[in-house]
Amino acid sequence: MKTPKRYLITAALPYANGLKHIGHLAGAYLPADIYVRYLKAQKRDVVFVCGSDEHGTAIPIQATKEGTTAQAIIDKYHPIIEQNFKDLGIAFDIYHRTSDPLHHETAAAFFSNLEAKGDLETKTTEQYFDETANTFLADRYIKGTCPSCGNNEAYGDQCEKCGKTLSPEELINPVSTLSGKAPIKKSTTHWYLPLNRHEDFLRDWIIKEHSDDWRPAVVGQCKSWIDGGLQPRAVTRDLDWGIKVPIKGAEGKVLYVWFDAPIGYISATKQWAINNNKDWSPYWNDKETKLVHFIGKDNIVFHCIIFPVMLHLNGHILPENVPANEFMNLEGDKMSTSKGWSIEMEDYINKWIKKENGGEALADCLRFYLTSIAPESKDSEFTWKGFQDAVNGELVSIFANFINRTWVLMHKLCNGKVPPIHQDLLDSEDLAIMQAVKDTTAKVTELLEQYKFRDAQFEVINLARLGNQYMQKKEPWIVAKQIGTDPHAQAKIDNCMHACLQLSANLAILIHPFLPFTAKKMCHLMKVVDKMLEWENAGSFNLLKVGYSLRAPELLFRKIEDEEIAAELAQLQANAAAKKTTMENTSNETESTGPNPLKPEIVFDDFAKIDLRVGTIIEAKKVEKADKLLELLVDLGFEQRTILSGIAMHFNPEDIVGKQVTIVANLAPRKMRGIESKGMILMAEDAAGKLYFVNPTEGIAPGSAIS
RNA sequence: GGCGAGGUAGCUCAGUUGGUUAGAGCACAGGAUUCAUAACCCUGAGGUCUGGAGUUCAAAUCUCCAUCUCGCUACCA
Repeated sequence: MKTPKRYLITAALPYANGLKHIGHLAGAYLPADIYVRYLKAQKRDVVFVCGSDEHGTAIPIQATKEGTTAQAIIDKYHPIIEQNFKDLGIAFDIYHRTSDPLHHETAAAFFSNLEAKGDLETKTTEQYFDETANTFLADRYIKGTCPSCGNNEAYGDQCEKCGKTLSPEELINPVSTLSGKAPIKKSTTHWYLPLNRHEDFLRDWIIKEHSDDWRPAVVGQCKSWIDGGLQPRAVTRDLDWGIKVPIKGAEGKVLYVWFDAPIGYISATKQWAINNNKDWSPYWNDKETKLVHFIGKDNIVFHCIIFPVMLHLNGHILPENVPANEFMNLEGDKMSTSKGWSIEMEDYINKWIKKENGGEALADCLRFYLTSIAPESKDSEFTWKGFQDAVNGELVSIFANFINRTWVLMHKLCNGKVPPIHQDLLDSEDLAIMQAVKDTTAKVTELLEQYKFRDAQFEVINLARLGNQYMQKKEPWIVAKQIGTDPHAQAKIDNCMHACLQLSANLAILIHPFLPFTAKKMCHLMKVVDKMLEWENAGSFNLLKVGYSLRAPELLFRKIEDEEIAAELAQLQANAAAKKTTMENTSNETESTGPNPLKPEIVFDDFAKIDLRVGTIIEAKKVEKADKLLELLVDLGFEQRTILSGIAMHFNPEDIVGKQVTIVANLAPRKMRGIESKGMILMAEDAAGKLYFVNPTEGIAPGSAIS
């Protein structure tokens, strides 16, 4: 494999609306950091870019929540997130931000170029508009009842209660969060990226070129998207928070956040180049640059489909690989900040690293465990017990213990100096351990090149294990007792300890990408400079000079105590319970003020237009290929008609036959799943989202009018 | 419902183009040892490879059906 001339490594831009948790860390930032540290140890030309994603509607929303401005929100979270990464040893070459003028300029120019080349289309559509606030409403600014779970606090893009992705049109009784009034539809023009034009390009690039070297989940997901047919995707929005669309007549419009965010990688590179007096251009334009995006699986479509099309159209290079990770769960459930079921990086830093008995070693402990359970091929699970086991059982017992016993013995039996090597006494064990170092180096290198960080780290730990085995066979502490009787005793000890020390130096090099703080501490113990950690030194048994005196032993890690684990588990439960109470209180509040704000007043004539009738369900069956739809045959006395209703999740078809219900009888017919629905069944819904039929208390004749 | 990825020892995961008694690490049990953070080292037990059918001399591996988990997507007047 030819070594690329230079590398550009990106990690997904964290969204600056709140703290980020360890799932994010394990998914993108940690693997990226390991890879970058390895490349740098190889003395490759590499730039590692990241930054805060600060646009999009969720930022102003969060501002409203916290009672402040959007600018204040990003100014609050950007530095916190940046510092969190630093504390955990994630060493970006630049951590930029998309609110920076350089990014605005870069993204606007990107858009203008595509627009000028005719690579974008415009389309006019109807969007929700708030007449009071005189503005179009972004998805997030529309609230309503979730059609899926009945939560009446659902946003236009997602219901936070059930997690369902929504579009504003799906919301029942949509209401503007700005004015509290029902929005109207108004037409607006937007720019679209016609992905459909580029299906062949994507198919050639992904399926033909990368189906072997990309992860199966990534290729599978892409194939699924491409085969399903790509649609033009809006790249602009009606919003005032973001990058202004650089076109006359586009006032009040900004670039859609997903369009501007990935361009953030480019502007971050530019800023890095300015800071370091370099040229950014080859990193994005020279074919000999290897571009790798580290992301979580939720980002696959953006980094493998949309952004590559943008890059392609703008003449840039394409990513060589996009090693997306799956998700990391926590103690049996999905991680969720809003549900309190997560471990924020900030929390871990405060509770473990910044404690008296903490320190950087605890940052490495987290890095170690997260890498050992990295969700590289499937979702994985973080448990506090697992964290304790991994740290105590492998990091402490195998790795750190080997270093410690080596140091202690070396001071006891070799005066704290690197002992000489006696060639004539070298035996097969000595040769085997030397070979093992070379083998492990080769394995780790290969695994890292393939983005298999979990396996690579395991190999390093395993080398420490081999070291323990080697020392056990050699038993220098026993040999020491024979110094009076065996003339070769000291020489044997020297050989063993020399090997253990050289092995320790190799372990420092190999563990460095994974546990940078630990590697540094090992350098301190060995009294060597960081330069020793360069990858080309791995495999060598000449890293420490004979006669060089080393520092006194010092523990690399402390053990994780049972009480600490119990405390974390209790804390987690408490957080979740607290959030739950908050959420319930919130929904209670909304209940007391009315679950939905009252709709605007109407006159009697408006009401009289609605023809409500009592009907009896005489047949009910599930609509095929639909999870939520029931097909009902309703008797209205004068006729029977088919009505579809999205209640399949709440009722069994056989249970509702014979029920009397209230029907909107003069509603315009509507086709769903190929079946025409002639009317609508009225349902009442309680705070818990449970549905109830609205019906007369006693059975009356079908078709009876309601007024 | 469609698509994608998974389902292998109690736990976390490997299993290359189908080929001898299915592997590793934790955890567990027994032994040995004391240089080391009750650490290390050795040995052992533990799996009808989600279920079923098929192709084959031979299936964890290929095909089909079922089932469960995760993600994307459709459906909600």
